[in-house]
Amino acid sequence: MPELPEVETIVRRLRNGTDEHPPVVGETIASVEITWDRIIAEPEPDTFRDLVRRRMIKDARRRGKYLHFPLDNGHLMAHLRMSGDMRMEKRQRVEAKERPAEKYDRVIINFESNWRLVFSSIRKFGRMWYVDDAQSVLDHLGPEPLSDSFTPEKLYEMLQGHSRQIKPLLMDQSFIAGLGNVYTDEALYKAKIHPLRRSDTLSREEANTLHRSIQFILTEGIRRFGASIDWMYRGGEFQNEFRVYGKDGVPCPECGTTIVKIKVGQRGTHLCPSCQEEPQTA
DNA sequence: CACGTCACCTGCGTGC
DNA sequence: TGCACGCAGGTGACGT
Repeated sequence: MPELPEVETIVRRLRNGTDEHPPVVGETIASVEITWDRIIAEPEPDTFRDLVRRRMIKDARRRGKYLHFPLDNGHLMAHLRMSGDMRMEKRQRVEAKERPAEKYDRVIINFESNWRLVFSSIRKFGRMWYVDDAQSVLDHLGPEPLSDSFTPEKLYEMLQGHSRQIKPLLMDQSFIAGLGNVYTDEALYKAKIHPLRRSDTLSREEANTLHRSIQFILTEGIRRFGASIDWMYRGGEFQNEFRVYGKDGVPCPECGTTIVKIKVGQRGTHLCPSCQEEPQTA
């Protein structure tokens, strides 16, 4: 579910705190409850529990779609995958016992304060790590699309380095870190590039436009606090700005042609067949 | 290297 | 109403 803007929104709230809860930064871990072992990617769940106990959270950062919590010793890392979320909430006691876990809470990190950090994941795809070296988890990621070093020229060179369908390439986290199915469809639509175009057929001009579109879409997503789709409401409003995602059957806002949905690399893909010209060799 | 398929999971909308 | 089916903001392993 969450892509870069949603993860960024979650991380900012955890780092800075909100009206509802304090920052996670500065909290010291008292205990950990794990209700689905496979969420813990590394190390073994029992070891994980032992190693993070009494550690203090020094910061909350994002890299691609990963959440990264440097501790006073080691690093806590998390990936929300399709249906994950992370929230701070008060430890509420029911009589002498902690309140029972919500249905989808998979990892509960109790702090020494009366707050706790909860990792929920409906589909159980989410993952957490405790590692000495954060880079060991983040190593495979490509550049941050909103960083200064990600320039239009660099994107052009990167595109030239592959001969792949542009959409799956943009979603490949080792190519660029953070784009998922929604923001990729929106960025390609904005750039008027068909998702099946070969990456090395894009002109410098098209690469420039794509670069601008990617940064615009992600920035707007963050500004709107991400998107809330289906029953996974998380407070964001960017879904109201969608131009093609989930819009199959409705007119293109640019030209009025009906938006269609096709399959690209096993993923539902939305596009305007007039604005985004289909390549001959697709 | 590029791409298709399957696996991992639960829940929701659709059509019969 | 019940139920099978396809689909869902992601990733990784494996086969061709």
